[in-house]
Amino acid sequence: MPSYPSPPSPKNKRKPLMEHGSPLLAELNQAMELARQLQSHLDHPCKALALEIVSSIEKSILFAQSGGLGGDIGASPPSAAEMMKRRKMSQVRVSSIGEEDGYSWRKYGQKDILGANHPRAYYRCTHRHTRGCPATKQVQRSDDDPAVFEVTYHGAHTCLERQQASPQQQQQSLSSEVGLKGHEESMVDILFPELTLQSMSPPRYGFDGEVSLQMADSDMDFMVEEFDFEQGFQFSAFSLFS
DNA sequence: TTCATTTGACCCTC
DNA sequence: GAGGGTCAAATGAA
Repeated sequence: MPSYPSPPSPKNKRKPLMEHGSPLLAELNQAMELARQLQSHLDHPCKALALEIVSSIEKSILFAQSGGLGGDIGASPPSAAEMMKRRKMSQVRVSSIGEEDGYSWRKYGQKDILGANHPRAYYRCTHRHTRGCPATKQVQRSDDDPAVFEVTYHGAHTCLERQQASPQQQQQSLSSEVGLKGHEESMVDILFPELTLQSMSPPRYGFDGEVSLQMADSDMDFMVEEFDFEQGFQFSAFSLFS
């Protein structure tokens, strides 16, 4: 049976970035774990703040690791290339795929796909039965780069949870900044309700080609392909955790 | 006890 | 019949 990254849940706790190491790293790991617990108990928008705290602590751990396992405080910060390399190694963060888009999902199936090296996981909105939310998504690890997850969304969320998730005003100003409007704006809002769109390339969505997004609240980059508004928010998003 | 995940079986489409 | 998507019983963790 092939292993597959499960979305976060009380039963799938993420491993600390560093199991062993200096007291500094131990403290950082504990702080990160506490921040994650705090995050799980908070509602939006406080949850987003907790997410930032977790992200900052993770970065601190990576900096500490830059000086070796002992976390040499006197060591100079790693170069951009080194940071990129280390981030690739700390792929444990990928396990957050299940909640990174701000919604709660419930896994209902997994299939081996013909020609793919990794199985495809099927998720539906947790509120499917209670609120009749039709949103589903499929998550599949890329064959080319295991660090890349292909996420395909089907259907828009109709549950109320989304309304608490993102401040409209913030989204509006950013959308005008990058030239988004109408459906395009909605897609970004649905894709990344907890993140703030910082820039995009090319500066506007079209219906062909690729769009790369940079989020101000995250050190992750995203690339979006194949969006089809005519069929109800059907598109693919590649989360680049590197 | 509750709830989420796992996983084999079933259903649908081509 | 093959492949993809979904169902639902079994399982496990909190």
